[in-house]
This record gives sequence, C-alpha cells and structure tokens, in this order.
Amino acid sequence: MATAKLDTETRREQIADAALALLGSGGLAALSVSAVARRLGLVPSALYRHFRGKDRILDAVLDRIRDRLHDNLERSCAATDDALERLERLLDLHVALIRENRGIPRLVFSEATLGGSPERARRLFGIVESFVGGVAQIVRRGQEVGRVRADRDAETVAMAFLGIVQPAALLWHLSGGKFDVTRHGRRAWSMLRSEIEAVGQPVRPLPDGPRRNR
Amino acid sequence: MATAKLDTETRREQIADAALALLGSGGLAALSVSAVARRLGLVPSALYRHFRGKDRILDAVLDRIRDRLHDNLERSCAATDDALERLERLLDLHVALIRENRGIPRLVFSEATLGGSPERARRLFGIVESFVGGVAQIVRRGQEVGRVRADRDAETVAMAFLGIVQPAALLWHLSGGKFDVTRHGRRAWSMLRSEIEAVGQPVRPLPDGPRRNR
DNA sequence: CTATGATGTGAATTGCCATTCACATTGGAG
DNA sequence: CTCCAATGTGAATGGCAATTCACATCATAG
Repeated sequence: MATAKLDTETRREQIADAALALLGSGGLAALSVSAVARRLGLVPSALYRHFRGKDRILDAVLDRIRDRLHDNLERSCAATDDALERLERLLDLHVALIRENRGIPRLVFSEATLGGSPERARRLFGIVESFVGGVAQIVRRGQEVGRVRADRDAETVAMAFLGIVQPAALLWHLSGGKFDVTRHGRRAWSMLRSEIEAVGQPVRPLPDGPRRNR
Repeated sequence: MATAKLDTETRREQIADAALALLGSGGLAALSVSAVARRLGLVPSALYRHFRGKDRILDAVLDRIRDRLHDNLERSCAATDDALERLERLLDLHVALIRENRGIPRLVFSEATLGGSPERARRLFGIVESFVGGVAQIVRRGQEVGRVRADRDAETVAMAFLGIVQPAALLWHLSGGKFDVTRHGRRAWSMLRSEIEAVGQPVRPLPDGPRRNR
C-alpha cells in the first residue's frame, strides 16, 4: 500500500503523461482521476496533492501538447533553410507525433467538442493558432526568398497544411488504424507543394547579415 | 404534468433533433437522457418508450447526419453538371450545414475522441468514407470530361476538400465563432481549384445516351 | 537522531447519470 | 362508447465520478 513518495515536480509530469496516455487509449471518457491514479499505483485522493482538480490536470496536458508542437516547429526550422523542405519535415514530424500520441488529437477534438470550460477552449485556440502562425511564418519566409509563390496567402497555405493531417487523423482514428495516414500525407503534400512552389524564378538569397532563424 | 402523447415516429425525430441541438450547445458532455427529455418537456424514463437506450439515440443522430451529407451531395450534383461548380456548391452547402448544426462536427469529433463503442466508430467511418467517396466521384467525372486535371488523384483531392472545412470548423469552435469559416473556405477553395482545374484543353463532352446523374 | 512538512491512504460525501418498473393516462380502433 | 395498447410518470436503484478530510508515513533539514 505504501507507494514511494516523489517530489511534486516528478509527480506532476507523471500525472500529465498518464493522462495523455489514457486519452490516447480511451478518449476523454477514459480520463478519470481514479484512472490516472490507478495507472500510477496511487489512490485518487493522492493526485490532489499535486493538482487542484481534474481541470488543472487537463491544463498540464495542454501544456505538454503546446510544447511538443513548438518543438516540431523548431526542429523543422533547424534542419534546413529551405521553406518547402521545412514544411515537408514538419509534416513528417507532425504525423509521427499524432501517431505516437493518439491522445493529442483526441484532446484537441474533444475540447472543441466537449465545450468544456471556455477558458480552456481559448487556451487551446491559442495553441492551434500559434502553430498555424508558425507554419505561416515558414511560408512567408519562403516567399521572401522567392521559393514560394508570392501570390499565395500564407495563412491559407498554413491552414491547408493543417488540412492535410486533420481529416487523415480523423479517418485513421475512426478506422481503428486502418487508414494510411502516411501515404495520404505524402500524396496530399505533393499536391500542396506543387500548388505553392515558385517555378521558373531564380531563388533570391537572403540578404547578408545575421541569420534570421525565427 | 400531462404531456401530449405522440406517436413513436414523431417522438423519435424530436428526440434525435433535441439530441443534436444539445450536442451543438454543450457537446457530448451536455447530452444526457435527462437533458433531452427536459428539452422536450418529458421525463427521462419516457424516452425509453422510443429508444432502447442512449446509444440508440446517438445512432439516430448519426442517421440524420448521414442523410444531410447525402442530401448535400445530391443537391450539388443536381444544381450543375460542371465538376468544379459542383464542388464549390458542395463546399457552400457543407459550410452552411456545420454552421447551422454545430452538433454535427462535435459528434463527429467526439466519436473519434470518445472512443465510444467500436461499432459506432465503424458506422461513423462508413459515413465519412461515403461522403469522401461522393466527392471523389465528382472529381472523377470531372476528369472524364477533361474538366479536372487527369494527373490528380481523386481520393486525395476529396480529402483535401474535407481538409478545407475541418480545420476551419475546429478553429471556429475553439474561437467561439470568431474565426471566419466562410472567408477561409473561399480562399482555400480558390487555391484548391487552381490546383485541379484542367487548363488549355477543350472540354470533352459526355458521350450521348442516358444522362448519368450518379 | 528527530521533528516537521510534504506526500500518500482510506473512507465518506455528494451529485449526476442511465436504466427499470409499477402505475397512470390517453387516443383511437372497433 | 369502451377498451386496450401505446405513451407518459415518478420513484427507486446502482454505479461511478470528483472531491474532501482526518490520519498515516516518509524524506530530509537541522
């Protein structure tokens, strides 16, 4: 009965992870304080030492999702300077992320769905918006150097990018993993790519001076 | 206390409608047997005269959604023979549908989300798949008459079509209606259209004989 | 070593939910 | 008009959820 005592920081991480895993396996319905506690070998009331309540646990999960999305943006930008390659890499990372953490799309959708607290909806809106903004930023920088057609609206392209993954993720979930997200991702990306790639123009290099990485 | 008695057919429709409305206003969390009953001026146990349980009510809602999607496909096909115009019209209808029935995207997402009964997930998968199939069909027929570029994969185009609406609907929900779905739809569609429209080729008319409307 | 605050436990509370059932009412067939 | 099957009612049941609280135990600072 005596579970090892851990400091609050560690526990908070464990709890957020366990919650995300539960979301992945059974959706919001499976995410109860008891279930999270059970998964950690704790008793439900123990979680209240580390979180004020279930809502705060969800907030912590959202934080984790925000961080992962941000990581992917940074990694894809660090990997290459070419806008189109960045997008392609980001697509791969993003697909891998939601494949390995089914809880992420599930929470994103269910928050839109459950109409939970308006504050959390706003928070999630900020997260998605900031991700879309990051993608749009990549597009805009690609336009600056003549790599991406200048007559495309960066925000729209960014949404289309999201539109590659989202319906695919939905079908993947609904089909119980049968739908081939990766294959669809490749095809849809090749279509989007040919849609935005600037052709027949020499690439104008970035101006000299300090490298803008963001 | 004495609520008028209605035949089961009428009640079943009322119940499904009330459930869809509740989904729209508060998501799955707001959809309880009691809430549906209250909305109809009934007592919870009364619903069990018309549905075996909550699951069956959800099934009825899914039926309604399936019918509406199917209606939109048929209406857009009946309105014009041109594939691109059909798609544009379908997009308008689809946007209007989810704007006026917030419960639809919410149920679709929450089923993916809640991991509810596997059977219902399969049912929903079938519904979405059949809608995508209908869109792909429009694309293919456009390709047959040289209106749509033949080197595009019809299924991928259909998914991209879905990808216009889905992320927009998500942001719309999350932002509490602030995000402009219609505007985004127009922009994204104009991009997709220029991506798939066949250019510089004379349109090859349909062969003679009975008009294929499906 | 020991005392104290942080962490974990078990039981109790409260509330909502889906569902059932015995009973009441009603609308329409005959 | 009468009766019966269909429909609606109200109370009860059982389950599970989130949360609280008094108490136990541990880790570690001093």
